[in-house]
Amino acid sequence: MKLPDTYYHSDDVVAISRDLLGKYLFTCVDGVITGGYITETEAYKGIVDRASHAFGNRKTPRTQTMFLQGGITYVYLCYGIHEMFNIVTSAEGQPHAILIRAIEPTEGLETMLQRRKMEKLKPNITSGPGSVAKALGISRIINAVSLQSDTIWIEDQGLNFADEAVAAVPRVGVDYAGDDALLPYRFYVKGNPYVSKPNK
DNA sequence: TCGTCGATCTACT
DNA sequence: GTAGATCGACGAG
Repeated sequence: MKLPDTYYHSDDVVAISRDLLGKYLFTCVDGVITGGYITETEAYKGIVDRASHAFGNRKTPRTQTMFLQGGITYVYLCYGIHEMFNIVTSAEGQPHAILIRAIEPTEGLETMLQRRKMEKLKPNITSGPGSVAKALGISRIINAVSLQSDTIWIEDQGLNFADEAVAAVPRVGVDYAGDDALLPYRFYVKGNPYVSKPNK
């Protein structure tokens, strides 16, 4: 059921980002399985993408994970508060990554509510990259971890979305990236309530 | 070494 | 609508 390691070895991050919509993402943290299917992603295309941390072949302790071979996680801290969960793709030395911005929760609802300190289920429990990571219990401990592991993995359960049901639009929060901010590297399922805000 | 700003979210006004 | 939280990377000095 898990997507094979080779799935992540393709060099076409944008295609994988689109394909990941409808795939199921699960984590097993503190002995509890939580997860759901992916409703929103963003592609970050390696060293030629101004919006990527790895732009210009920039290697730091934080970004080195992205330079490893595809099929692992890249988790980093943003604004000093939020953990962001990414999937590294392509071959070693090609720092391509996919940010998971939203999922529709299906497993471990109770645990996710607790982690988010919420009483009732609302769409914003897992809409937005910071929220997804928190609900799934993802932290920087889960960095550079294989997606073949039993801590975090992705499954194909046969759910697919037609092209008409998918929107491809510019990415969020990357105005600083100049022309690259205009690239349609953000994909989401149209009309799904579990999609982050700048959706309209 | 310091100051600025970021792939954000929440809680107020 | 907008301030605040607050870490890592970067560029200026």
